Amino acid sequence: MPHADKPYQLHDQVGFRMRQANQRHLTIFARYIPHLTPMQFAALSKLDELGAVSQNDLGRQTAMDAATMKGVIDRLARKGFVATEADPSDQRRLLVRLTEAGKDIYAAAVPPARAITEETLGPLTAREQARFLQLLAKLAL
Amino acid sequence: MPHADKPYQLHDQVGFRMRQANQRHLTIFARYIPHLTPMQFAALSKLDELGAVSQNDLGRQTAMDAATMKGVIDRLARKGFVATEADPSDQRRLLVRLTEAGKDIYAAAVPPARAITEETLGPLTAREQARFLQLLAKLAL
DNA sequence: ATCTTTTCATTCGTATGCAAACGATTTTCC
DNA sequence: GGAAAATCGTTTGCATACGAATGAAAAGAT
Repeated sequence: MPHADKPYQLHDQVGFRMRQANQRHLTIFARYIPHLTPMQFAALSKLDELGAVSQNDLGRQTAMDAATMKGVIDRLARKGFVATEADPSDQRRLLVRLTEAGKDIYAAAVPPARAITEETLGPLTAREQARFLQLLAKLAL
Repeated sequence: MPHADKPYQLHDQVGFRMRQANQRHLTIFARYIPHLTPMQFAALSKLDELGAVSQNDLGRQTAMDAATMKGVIDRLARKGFVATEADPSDQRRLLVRLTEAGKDIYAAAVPPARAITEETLGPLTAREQARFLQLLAKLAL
């Protein structure tokens, strides 16, 4: 006799639940930092940490596709938060760096960003939060 | 004396890790079910479960915005997997239901979908998998 | 030193994802 | 029953996402 086939319930699948958890996170993000998208913030954060990097490199650091990265950088440049220049040592590379305005915006966004993380994990106890982050790390790319 | 400010590390934030875990999941999904997107599959799954539902209702069931849902349904209709009709009892509503082709495609997609869930959670032990799903449920919308 | 392979940035096409505004309908409430 | 509020589907605009193709430049191999 075959095992009773468990019904396939969309709501119980990892993918669906991860999507919902992420949706909630994005809503919280938009409330704390309305003027930046999560991707724009991620780019600013890495640029602040690394200084001048090539566009593709920044994409790798922030887990963004090259095509996606270009769009993000274009929009950040339009807002005046980043500046680009050709890499003298490699004519293919486009170096990206923070402007002064970009540094200021990022510095001002870090405290709200901490609050976003805190509120996103709010439904969990401290122990659960730590465990969740550990499990996520195992499931990351 | 103020507490030593922990540096803000993008890679340690929930949002960033959730995004990466989700990226990996989407890659796995595309490998197992190349002809359907996760959203299209979710819509088919709910339609299979619920029968005929209004477009907005389906959006709620699958955690999709009304504008997003319309796009998904349009594409599924174009492929011949769903059919739409006006709701006789409410002229505003657009009833959506699976076609025969839609039912077949969905039925054929369920086994790979189970494999997707399994592979996505693969890096975790059975105990960790259960815990992860529980924690996700607490963080869902 | 040339030939091959990579890498880099860009572009195109398709698919989410959501806010906001819209007209058309229902529902609600007095 | 009629005005006000809510719901439904649609459209527009903006911002990811990513595969695939392209041209230019650099790296590697022989």
